[in-house]
Amino acid sequence: MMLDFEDSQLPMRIAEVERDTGLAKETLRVWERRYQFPKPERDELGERLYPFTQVEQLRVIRRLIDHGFRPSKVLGKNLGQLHEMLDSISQSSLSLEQSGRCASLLKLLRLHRSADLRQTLNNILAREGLKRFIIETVAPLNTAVGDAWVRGEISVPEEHLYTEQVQNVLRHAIQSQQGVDGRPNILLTTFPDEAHQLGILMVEALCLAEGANSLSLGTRLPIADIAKYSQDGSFDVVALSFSAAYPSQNALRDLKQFRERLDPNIELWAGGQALHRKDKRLPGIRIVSDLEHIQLLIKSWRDIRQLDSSRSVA
Amino acid sequence: MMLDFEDSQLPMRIAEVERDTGLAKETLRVWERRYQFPKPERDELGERLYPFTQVEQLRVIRRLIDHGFRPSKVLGKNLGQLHEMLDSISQSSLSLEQSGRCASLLKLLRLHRSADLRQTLNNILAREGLKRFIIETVAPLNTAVGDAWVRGEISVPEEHLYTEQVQNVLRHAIQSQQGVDGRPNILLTTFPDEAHQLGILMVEALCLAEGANSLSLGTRLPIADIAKYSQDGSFDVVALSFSAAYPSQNALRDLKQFRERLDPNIELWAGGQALHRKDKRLPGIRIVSDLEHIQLLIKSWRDIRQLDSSRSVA
DNA sequence: CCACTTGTTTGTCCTGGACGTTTTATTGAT
DNA sequence: ATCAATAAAACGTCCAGGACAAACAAGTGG
Repeated sequence: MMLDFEDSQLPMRIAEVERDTGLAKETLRVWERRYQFPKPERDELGERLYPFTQVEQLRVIRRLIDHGFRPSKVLGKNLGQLHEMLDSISQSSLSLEQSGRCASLLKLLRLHRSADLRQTLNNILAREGLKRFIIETVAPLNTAVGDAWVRGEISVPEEHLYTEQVQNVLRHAIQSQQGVDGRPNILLTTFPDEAHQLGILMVEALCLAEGANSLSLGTRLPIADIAKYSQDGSFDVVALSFSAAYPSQNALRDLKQFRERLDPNIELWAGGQALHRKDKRLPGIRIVSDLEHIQLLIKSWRDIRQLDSSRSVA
Repeated sequence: MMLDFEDSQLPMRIAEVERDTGLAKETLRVWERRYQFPKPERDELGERLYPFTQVEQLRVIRRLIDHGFRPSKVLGKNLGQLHEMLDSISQSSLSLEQSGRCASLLKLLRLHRSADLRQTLNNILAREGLKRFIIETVAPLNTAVGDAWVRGEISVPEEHLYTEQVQNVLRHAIQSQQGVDGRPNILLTTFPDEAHQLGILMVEALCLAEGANSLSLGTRLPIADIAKYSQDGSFDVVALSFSAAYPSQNALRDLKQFRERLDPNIELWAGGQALHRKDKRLPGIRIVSDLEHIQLLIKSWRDIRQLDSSRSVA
């Protein structure tokens, strides 16, 4: 029986690499010029063709840079060294139960057992309630899936399947919680360069679980529009999410700039991986260090206004 | 009292225009070279700054090109002429009731009455059922919102609000329908260049309503992965969605190419605005002309296999 | 130990050219 | 006149190589 080469991954054009890795074409070219990596082959026209292994390596590099490494520190290294660096950033402080649960859910993902995956997620949600479900299961799973993906342990469709299923579960919960209309009124969204959905979805659900009225406008909202919409809609809080892919320096800069544009009566909350451990005291901006922090923020907002909602959880 | 200039829309850099209009930076530059439009100002460094009016015009141009106009036909025209052309493509064959309903929902959107919007959508869904809700309300609303956006009648946050709310409603419905596991097993996704979510979401819900087992992998899935995943997961059908932004010529070419990669035992269905009126007979590919067509396809699939599911609707 | 200055790193933008592919126009045969 | 084949135009994407500001790191002096 002949070996089947169909699945041997074909070399990619620069536009495909951009889509796959999120690295701009300009960046890919300038890295090649400066660091001699990536070093794609050329087709008969002199156009770049990136071998699959280089694209894989670029994915790892992208992730390391997202976590704070500088290009000059990662663009010389080989794949082995890069994986060592990857290990150094995965600070999993999970309980034994949590990591076991993550592993079994990841296994369902790898086996394409979508129905079981959905069922399991729903069971956990029903057993533990929305809040614990999000904080103790969804959040760790997100990073576990991200890690597994960059290590090549799960494929793109598997990662997509995960995102879809979690979205279904969370949006189902959000839709069920509607009818809550306690304060504060929270507007949820992201800046134009931030595309990650799951973050705001988790926060939206958490806020509703706390009896606060949260509304999501999805990702990638122009800054001027955020300011305008929040003012017109008499929101009490604007909450923004920043994934690890958002350079944390930029996040702080953009937040400060946005704070000046935003109605001073509206609070500004910001959270996400990019702001982890960056809890600088910024005037008028609350950095949400982790998801559990949210309920404290809501509580303190209510205490200050003496508007303790009767709907809030005991 | 001084006039407030804060809201006068500031000129945009080329990267922002790319994000806003979906036109690649290279394309914007080459249009300027060839057609003298857009003609951005320059900052002190000679970098392009696109005035807001030109970006607005680019949005209209983008939409016209998506609907089949050629660049040379639209890049000379002024805004008035472009709007005339826009009118010529909006072929709204809606019933009086439908257009009235669209109008009132759009009004809720413009007034930022998110709670009422959600409530109204839920009421319609409860009254008419999932199938009619999607076909007679969501689908027309999608195009109405798109039209209103390009005309400047609704803003970006309003359009995002719409998308979020519809997603919540549809995913809630999808999650509720789970437990169905009739045939055919349908895998839903899009090609890598296609980012529109709502299309597959509507189809996913519709298929479930017909008692078929549909699973979405979201948008932008690499072609090789679609073929592999569908084979491994013993799917009967792969269904792909193509928005108006997908050049229809490309859609047909990519479909043909994909058909050869895909397991011959798996059917290939394709639909969406890009394929409207393009119902060429392609071997091994079923073009889904509109949403109502789906139930017929499912029925005919079952007839052929004599697998009429007991769960199918009367 | 902190504020400030200097040098290096890094991403984005620029120009102008080129080529393959798709679309349109033209030609010729039935 | 209809249709197929061919030539011409239109169009998007890629390339090279240079430039500059902003972010960052390192060194300096209080």
